[in-house]
Amino acid sequence: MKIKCCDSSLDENKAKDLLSNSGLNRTKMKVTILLELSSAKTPLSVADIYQELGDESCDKSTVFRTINQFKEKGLVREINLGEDFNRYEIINPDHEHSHHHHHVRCRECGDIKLIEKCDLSPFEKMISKLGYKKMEHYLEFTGICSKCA
Amino acid sequence: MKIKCCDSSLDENKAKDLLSNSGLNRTKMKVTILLELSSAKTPLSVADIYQELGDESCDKSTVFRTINQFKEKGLVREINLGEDFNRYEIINPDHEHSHHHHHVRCRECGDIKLIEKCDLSPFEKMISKLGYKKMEHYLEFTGICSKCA
DNA sequence: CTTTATGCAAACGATTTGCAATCCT
DNA sequence: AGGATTGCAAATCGTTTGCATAAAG
Repeated sequence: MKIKCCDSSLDENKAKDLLSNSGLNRTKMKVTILLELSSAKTPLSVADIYQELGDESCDKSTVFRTINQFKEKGLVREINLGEDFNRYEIINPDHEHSHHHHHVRCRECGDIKLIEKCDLSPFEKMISKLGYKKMEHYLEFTGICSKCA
Repeated sequence: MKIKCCDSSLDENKAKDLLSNSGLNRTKMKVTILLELSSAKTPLSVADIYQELGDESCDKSTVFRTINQFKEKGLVREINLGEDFNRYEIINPDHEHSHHHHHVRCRECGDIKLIEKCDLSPFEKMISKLGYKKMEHYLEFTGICSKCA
């Protein structure tokens, strides 16, 4: 059977495995935060994560520390959508599509949508000719969505 | 592919005209800051601007307020290169090339280079189909430059 | 038991704001 | 004169850090 390609949800056991495989401790907070990230439909800010923890709450600094560890281990990607804070998105190795994509954010209502397609290889080839290695790119769109237009 | 070191320099009179045409007062600080931006080879942070003011110095909050007015009037473009602060770049109507371009930033030494070529129309067409209007995009590259490799 | 994680409070850096004094038109 | 601008200090906001205690391996 097929797995929906945009659903990168984890269950608790998979989350714990991911943590162990990344060399992180399987603490309650790390599992909780990882699950929250995995079920999010759009990239989350630390504030988003923090305020949706409910009864599994913790200090905001713990969210920051946890997210930073996830980032170092490559479990999440940090992105900036022109807001004055960062957002984080899970990188789930089980799902090709979660590896690289972009976003469109409505400048009016703030709604965020994902864009899967991305081919910037011509750009990267050009830049490689200048001697750059380990290229990465960052591409985001904004516009006014149909509801707000 | 071209790396461009664009010369969008203004002189004092042109700067004053630009301000007037934008409906801003021609104060000493506005002229000074606009000139500094116009002669910069890379996008500047507020801290960059502030510390290079020399004898024309002012309070940092004035730099922020001025930059924000420039931004509202479309005289500068705000960009984020993955640092924890924003940078600003003059948009000089006299120079085609200053209207739209991108950057490569070395993740090791922080050096920034400009890239002129940009054709993301296929992306924007795709997104327009989703009903978005007034599309804008934001594209930046990072890598390890030849000196640091 | 030794290391890592967490809570709490304080520290920080970038950016914003209130207010009184000063500049621009 | 009257609104816009600036300096200064204080306030915000996102993020980081030091330290003492609790949890993980």
